[in-house]
Amino acid sequence: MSDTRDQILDVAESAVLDKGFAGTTIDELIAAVGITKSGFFYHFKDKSALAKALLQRYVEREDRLFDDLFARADELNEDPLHGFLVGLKMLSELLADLPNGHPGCLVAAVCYQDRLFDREVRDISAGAMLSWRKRFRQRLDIIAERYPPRLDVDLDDVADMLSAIADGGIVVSKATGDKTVMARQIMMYRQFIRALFLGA
Amino acid sequence: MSDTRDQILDVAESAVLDKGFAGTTIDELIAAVGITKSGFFYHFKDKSALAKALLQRYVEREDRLFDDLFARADELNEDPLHGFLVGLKMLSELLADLPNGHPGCLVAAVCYQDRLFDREVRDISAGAMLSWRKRFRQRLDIIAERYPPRLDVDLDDVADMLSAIADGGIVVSKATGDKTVMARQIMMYRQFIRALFLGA
DNA sequence: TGTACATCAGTGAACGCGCGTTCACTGATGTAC
DNA sequence: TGTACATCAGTGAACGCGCGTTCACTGATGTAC
Repeated sequence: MSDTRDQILDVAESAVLDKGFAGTTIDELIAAVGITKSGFFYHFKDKSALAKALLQRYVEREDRLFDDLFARADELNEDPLHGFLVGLKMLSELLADLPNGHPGCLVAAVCYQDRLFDREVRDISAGAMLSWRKRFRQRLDIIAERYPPRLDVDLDDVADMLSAIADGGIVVSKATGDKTVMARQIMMYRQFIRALFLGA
Repeated sequence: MSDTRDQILDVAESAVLDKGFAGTTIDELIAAVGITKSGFFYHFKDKSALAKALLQRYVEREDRLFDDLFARADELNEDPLHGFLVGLKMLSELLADLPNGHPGCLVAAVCYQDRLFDREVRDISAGAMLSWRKRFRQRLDIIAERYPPRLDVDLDDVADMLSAIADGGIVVSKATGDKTVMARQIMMYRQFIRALFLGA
């Protein structure tokens, strides 16, 4: 819980998102935080312990974000479909308000460098992705009870589609340099959900 | 055009997709190809020349794939919408037939490590992403003339959505280890296109 | 209340290996005349 | 047709720096009695 440890994680997260894990050196992290190299190794037994801590923290934060956001959306709304639509709108607005765009998804970064990490790290990111599938699938099941789907789709695929659109939106945003793309893609997903349960 | 050069690029592409650019060493590439280190530097003046060549080749191949695939789809079909839908189906089947799933998108890999590269490399990947937007936007414009969209959307966003779904599908596939995800996500996009232009 | 000891959050110096890069050289093939 | 030269596709050895990691140590704070 030391504040130095969190500083290391903060600096490391943005460095890994910009340069990859192997491209991020311990020297640059300690220079940014203002400690010595031994200080780093006091907090993390080796570099891969940093990877694990980074990913764990990221996934927990993301889960809390989703919990809070959809809880707030549901407070405004009794209906499960409209709660979901409001939550997606809020998510899109939250992303649109980020001045530099979304900094990137650590799970995506890890999956493009997964041979660098041990089983434990890869399991965290697989688990996170599957938990998001489950989370949204549950929501979609509740919606589908009240609003029979108008299209022939597997609801697991619809759930995954949100992760895919979000991660893909980040990639398109980053690659083009157009920071607005991700927020707009979330709104595209929202349109799809509307069409799926309410018709065009 | 030497075949050694292409072998280096082949080995490097899969290594970069698995371990990132900084995590890929010249030593491992030459070991796999069976040349000496100096042989590598005969073909590439330095490591970042490799990055540039890798990305250039990747983007050209991807462009050719799209050209061929949608040309074939249009041969079977007069109508621009149905040609697009057939092309998406063919793309999804092509992906479903990949025994190990999609190996990954170099443009996505680069955008998660872009501080490692010079302007030139980043411009190639930005250009590629924008060219895909343009390519699909043109197709969507033609479709929209005949089939007025049923939903209120920007067609640039719909075009970007294919890149986003594809790149995001790869991430979800890789992270979960479920190789079928990407093909299924392309079919989700196809459903969205149907709903958009034909209604639910 | 004072003393002994333990823990926390680091420091400082050293190590050695792996990495990208350079440089002088080479043997096989192609081209000019 | 033979010889001189150029180019292609590499080899082999060396270099030096940056990287992750280790180890013995330290000063400040907390806890037991």
